[in-house]
Amino acid sequence: MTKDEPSSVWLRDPGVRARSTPLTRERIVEAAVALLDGHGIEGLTMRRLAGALDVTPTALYWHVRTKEDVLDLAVDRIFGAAPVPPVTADWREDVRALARAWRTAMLEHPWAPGLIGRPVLGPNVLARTEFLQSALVRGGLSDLGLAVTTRLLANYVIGAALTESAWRRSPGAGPAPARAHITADPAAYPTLTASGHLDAERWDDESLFDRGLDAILAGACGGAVEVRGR
Amino acid sequence: MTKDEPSSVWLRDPGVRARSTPLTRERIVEAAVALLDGHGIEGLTMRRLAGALDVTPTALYWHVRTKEDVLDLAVDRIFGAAPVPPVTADWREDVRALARAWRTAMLEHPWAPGLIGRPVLGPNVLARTEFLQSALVRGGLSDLGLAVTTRLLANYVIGAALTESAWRRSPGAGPAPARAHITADPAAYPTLTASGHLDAERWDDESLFDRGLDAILAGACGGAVEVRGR
DNA sequence: ACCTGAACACCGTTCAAGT
DNA sequence: ACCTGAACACCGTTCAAGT
Repeated sequence: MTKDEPSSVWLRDPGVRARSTPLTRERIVEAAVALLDGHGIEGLTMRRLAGALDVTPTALYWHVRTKEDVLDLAVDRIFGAAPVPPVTADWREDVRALARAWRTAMLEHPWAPGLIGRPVLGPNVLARTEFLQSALVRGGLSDLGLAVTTRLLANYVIGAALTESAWRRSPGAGPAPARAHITADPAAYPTLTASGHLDAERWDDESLFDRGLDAILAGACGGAVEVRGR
Repeated sequence: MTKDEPSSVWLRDPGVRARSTPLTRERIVEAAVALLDGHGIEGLTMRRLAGALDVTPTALYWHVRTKEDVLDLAVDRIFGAAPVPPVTADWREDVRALARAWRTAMLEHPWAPGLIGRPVLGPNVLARTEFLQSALVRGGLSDLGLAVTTRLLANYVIGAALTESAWRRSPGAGPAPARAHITADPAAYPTLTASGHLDAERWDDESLFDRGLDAILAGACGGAVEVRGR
């Protein structure tokens, strides 16, 4: 909400607001993320972006090739914002920490998961994968099992972030009406009705996500006993 | 491909092509999926959609509230196209069959995963979840474990479809350049370099996906032995 | 009930021109 | 090198009017 700009701008020439710092990719991406956070995916317009930077829309095209570029940069930026956790002695905890931080970063910017529709391998994402896989190697995985588990974890986190951010983004379509949609037709959905699927009273997203991580670690690395204990 | 329209239309006035069948939601969604399949997400325009149906753009708004509606309907349609598999005696095989069919349906329409950005609980999606969860119940799951595994499976499938369709959609950005991106900096990505991450020569998407399913079933239901045997 | 025509308020992007 | 101004070819959607 409150924009925190370098104060030097305001000191330099108090009469002239904006037209301030020189336009850079850095500033463009920063402003883009702010717009996306504030108004969602369709809140980002090259014209609005230019307006927020007090610049002509066409000026952006000197620093950026296309609007898609801006979106790619914005996605990579939010992964760079959340730091990779430190390596500890417990590789399982490292995996969990990374996965949780990853999910959290995406949920803090609900527009982000929907943009993974483009191949996302900026340096920040690759660094996370490196951390994740090195933890799995410490856990004894290699070859096919390693490849399988790496993908399994990544896809689980992405899928969870995508679906959770979905009805966090669309107003009025929370889990409550979704649950009602099920109980309205118990004949069609007997199992879902009985199990309390999508019942926010019974399960919350966070703990379901954590237990899912446990199940993955148990299944891929055969440590069912340790997991049950925690 | 072949449209099956009521023949009465053609009998009525053989000289006039198109303007043919009356405009219906059904026909609109059908045409929308065709446009999406042919030209991707940005190939779908209300104006182009109208053109394909030989109708004024504004005519669509009589049958449909907004463009978002069209997208929602298109997504639900492709899930309705792939039938829910039959229930067998082997609940594990049922789970696998559903997950595979689900992923396949999305990969056949690479624009679809990116649209899960909206809460997707059309009847076709709910029917799949009902099938999935009932199989898990037959496998002995209940309560929290059931809720966890249901989400885990759904999110895994969605995440896999999303990432796989991503670089299937963007041309020139296949796994090969991605892999090169890693090996170009082995100092930064030692584990990924050594493990052959993203190396299409060593692993293919399909078998990685299948083995991931095995791991989930093993971890959630504790059947590591059965899984290893197959 | 269903569709057209004209119009509104936007888009992303190009390109010559300015400084 | 960096930015402006004008312009192009589009958008989604509304609304009165036709049949």
